[in-house]
Amino acid sequence: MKRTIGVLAKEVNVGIETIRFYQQKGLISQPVKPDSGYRIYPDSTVKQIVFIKRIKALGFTLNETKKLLSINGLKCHDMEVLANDKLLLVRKKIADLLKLQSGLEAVIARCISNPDKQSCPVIDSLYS
Amino acid sequence: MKRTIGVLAKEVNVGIETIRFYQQKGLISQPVKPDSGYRIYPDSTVKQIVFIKRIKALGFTLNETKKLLSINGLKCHDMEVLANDKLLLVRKKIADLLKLQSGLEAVIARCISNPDKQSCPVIDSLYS
DNA sequence: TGACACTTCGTACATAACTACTGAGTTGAA
DNA sequence: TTCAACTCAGTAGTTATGTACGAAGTGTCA
Repeated sequence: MKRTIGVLAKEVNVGIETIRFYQQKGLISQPVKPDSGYRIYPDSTVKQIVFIKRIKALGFTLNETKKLLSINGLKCHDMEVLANDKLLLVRKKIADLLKLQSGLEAVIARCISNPDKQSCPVIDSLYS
Repeated sequence: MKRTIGVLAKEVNVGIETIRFYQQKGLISQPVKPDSGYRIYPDSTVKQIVFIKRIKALGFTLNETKKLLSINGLKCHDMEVLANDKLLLVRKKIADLLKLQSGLEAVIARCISNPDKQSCPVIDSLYS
């Protein structure tokens, strides 16, 4: 079976529109269109998309992924720097979310221990 | 000093545009415009915006905040349910980010221990 | 009263990563 | 050969939270 865009989409488990979107962003190349007919995608496109999915799973954006792909002969040091920057951001996000978690837990605790079920001390205190 | 929109914005430390945006979304009310002149904002608007900021700080979206504001006579139980839902989401996000953190740390570790500084095993392995 | 800062209203732009839609043209299978 | 399913290309819409801009009107201070 020829690997047209729909076949490719199923193979790598993304939508057709996503493939077009990646092409439009310059993340993957588009095969030449035969004089009349549908484009046929090579194995390399499959690899490219799988790569993008994996990089994305590490928390990189498509723009960052694009940069990564554009560095040819990317060195370990480059990758390490990028990963380190991202790691700092991830840690910051985790810290923020932990604070959020505490705040929410406090809200819930206050609501649970509130004897007056008709009002809400949380809302009231937020208003003052 | 009359509390025009610019004065209000400084008082609650948000942009003028943010106030307009909240009005447009129906989160806060807009004072009647005098026949000719500038709108003057009452104390209640200050309270409303401060409330929104605090709710936002707990991780609620503006849409959720709007719903919260629209329930009049909001009961503690309602708030507790909302906070609980949000807490579950926050915990899920934290778990996801912790995974991301591990992945990035692994990448960095592999790069550091790579003797060949010209290639990158991470990139290579993502491609295969 | 002149200058300049401020307000109003509406609309468009920004980000990220898609998703949806339209109106053609093409392919494969019965 | 016909017909459903698929593809192409381009554009517009989605979510969330604002930001930016422009033109015209208003307020205030010297």
